[in-house]
Amino acid sequence: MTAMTPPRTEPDLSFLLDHTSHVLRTRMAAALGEIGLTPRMHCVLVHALAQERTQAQLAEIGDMDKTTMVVTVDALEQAGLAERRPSTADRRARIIAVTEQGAEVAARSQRLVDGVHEEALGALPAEERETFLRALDRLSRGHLATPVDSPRPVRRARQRGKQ
Amino acid sequence: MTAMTPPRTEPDLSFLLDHTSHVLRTRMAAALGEIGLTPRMHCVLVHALAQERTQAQLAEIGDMDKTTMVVTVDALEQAGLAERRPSTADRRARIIAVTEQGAEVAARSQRLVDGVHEEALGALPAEERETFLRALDRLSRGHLATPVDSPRPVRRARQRGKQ
DNA sequence: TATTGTTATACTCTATAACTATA
DNA sequence: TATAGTTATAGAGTATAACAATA
Repeated sequence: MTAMTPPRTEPDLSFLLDHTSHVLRTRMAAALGEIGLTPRMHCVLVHALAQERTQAQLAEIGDMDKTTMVVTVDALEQAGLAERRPSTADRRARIIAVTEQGAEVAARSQRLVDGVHEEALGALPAEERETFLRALDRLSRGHLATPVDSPRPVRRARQRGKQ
Repeated sequence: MTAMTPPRTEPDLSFLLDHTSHVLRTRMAAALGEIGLTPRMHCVLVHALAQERTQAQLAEIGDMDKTTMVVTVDALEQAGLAERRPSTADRRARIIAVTEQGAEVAARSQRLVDGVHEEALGALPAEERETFLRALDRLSRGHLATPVDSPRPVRRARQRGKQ
């Protein structure tokens, strides 16, 4: 699943970051799964609650494709946590309105997320934790801020006239 | 692509780990791609070079499924970097033998990997770097050592009598 | 003409099942 | 019976293309 294992005893940054982020993701998915949410649903729910936003805006925030957004909002609607409302400003756009139940779930899910994070960071000595977070933040804003776009494989056009 | 963005200004460990590991992975893939390798191919090549190993052993080391291993070894063979040789000890097993060219490529790719890591870590002040790596290592051995197994979706049996 | 959201679908990745040959 | 490697393919996840409504 994670793709690289250190050949040397030297610290392998790729392995360490891949492994820790992967395991944390499984913990997060498991925790949110307890209340029927995926990490994506949580992300959309919380940001839709904080401010009136359209699907496109929420997709931008969560770094999702707009088609992925459609699926995520479908799931939130089916769970009764959010609704699509036509924007009065732009009739093409849909505002994602969080329901009363959705707001309650958002509060619970945010507590779950915070809990998972605190539990992980709690495994570190206090001063180590500070430096760790500062370093991660520095990397994510600096050298590791933007992905390198890899050469993308070709994608053929859809067959016309097919059912 | 990465799935969660912080709703608060508090540090979001999930976001930080996902983001940094994702960006580092794109950099690594781009660097290795320059010499025609994927991270998986690099991993297998280096470990097959270090010691005589079977596909199953290499799959275990790289945390890959044995079917994924087949594809990876196919790619290495087609590139002329490795060969399958029957094991003399167990005629079911195949030793992955690295070719002369493969050994050269492995040396180059390891330098590329080290370079990408050093470049990233070089963005951190020296003492911050030490603590950062120690914390990551502590997490990956401790609290974030093992993935939580999420409830797996059902997989139906293959249809018989199909071509 | 460009953009929002939608549907349909193509593609990648990975894992399961079934199989062959050995053990 | 169990295991190494192989093949075929299922399924999840995600992105592209085309489209309708609107800007």
